[in-house]
Amino acid sequence: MPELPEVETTRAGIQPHIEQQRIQSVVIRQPKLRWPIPDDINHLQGQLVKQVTRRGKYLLLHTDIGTALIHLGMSGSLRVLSSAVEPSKHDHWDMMLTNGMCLRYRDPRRFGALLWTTEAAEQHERLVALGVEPLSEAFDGAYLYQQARRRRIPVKNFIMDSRVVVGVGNIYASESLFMARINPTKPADKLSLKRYQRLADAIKQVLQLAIEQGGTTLKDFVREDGQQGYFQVHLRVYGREGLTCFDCSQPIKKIQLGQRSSFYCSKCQRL
DNA sequence: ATTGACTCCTGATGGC
DNA sequence: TGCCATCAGGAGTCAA
Repeated sequence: MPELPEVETTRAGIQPHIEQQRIQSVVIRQPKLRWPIPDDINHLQGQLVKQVTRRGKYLLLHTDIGTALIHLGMSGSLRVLSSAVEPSKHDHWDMMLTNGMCLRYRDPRRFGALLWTTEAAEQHERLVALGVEPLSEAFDGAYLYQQARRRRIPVKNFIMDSRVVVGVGNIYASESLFMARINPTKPADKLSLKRYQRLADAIKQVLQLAIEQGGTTLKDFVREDGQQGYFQVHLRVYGREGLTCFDCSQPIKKIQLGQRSSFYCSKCQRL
């Protein structure tokens, strides 16, 4: 589920419940995630969470002595709820707070992660090589164009490369390319600066809109049933194989690019 | 240096 | 109803 908008929505959702709260204990029921949860995660015990931030699709819980890194993978989600609520099957860990609440992590596929670092978080090996934030000023057409030199991979794969730009997942890659009218198969180094300016703008717009939508449906995290699916209303190509393009009525095509499904309109996205 | 295939894991869905 | 194949929002790792 999580691409950048959902991770950001999750961050904004848990922040008011977690910041300035003290962690009483960390309860781990299933340590086997993307990487094993390290033993030193227990350093969190007794710590005050100073700040909840995001870098790419990682959530960071900052304390005085170190930072917890949380990744949601493909199927992870976080929720704040009363510690009295019984965990269910895929609830792999809890951070119990001293106020009786807990931050609970659920992840059926276990592609997510929980890590601990005492370095400056940005220097952690999982974060240090990450590309720019798509909603930052550093991300623009000129940046994309420069990064695309000598990259022959399809432009869709290129914008999904987290060393280039973080947070553009499979859904929003297709959606952004549709908005920019760019064919997803086009080799990255074959696009003009002008096209990259349009693409960078589209990525910003699509992500920003999705964050705003997420903000309305995932507002209240102090509930067991925080529902998702906020973005679906706005999808113009993703998951719409064979359905008609909203702009030109041509059927939407589905192809494989880098082992991922990609959707586009062959008439609107000529290149 | 760059790429493409493979990998981890469970659940939902659809065909028979 | 069951059984099997296919696919899913991520991204690290490896071989070529």
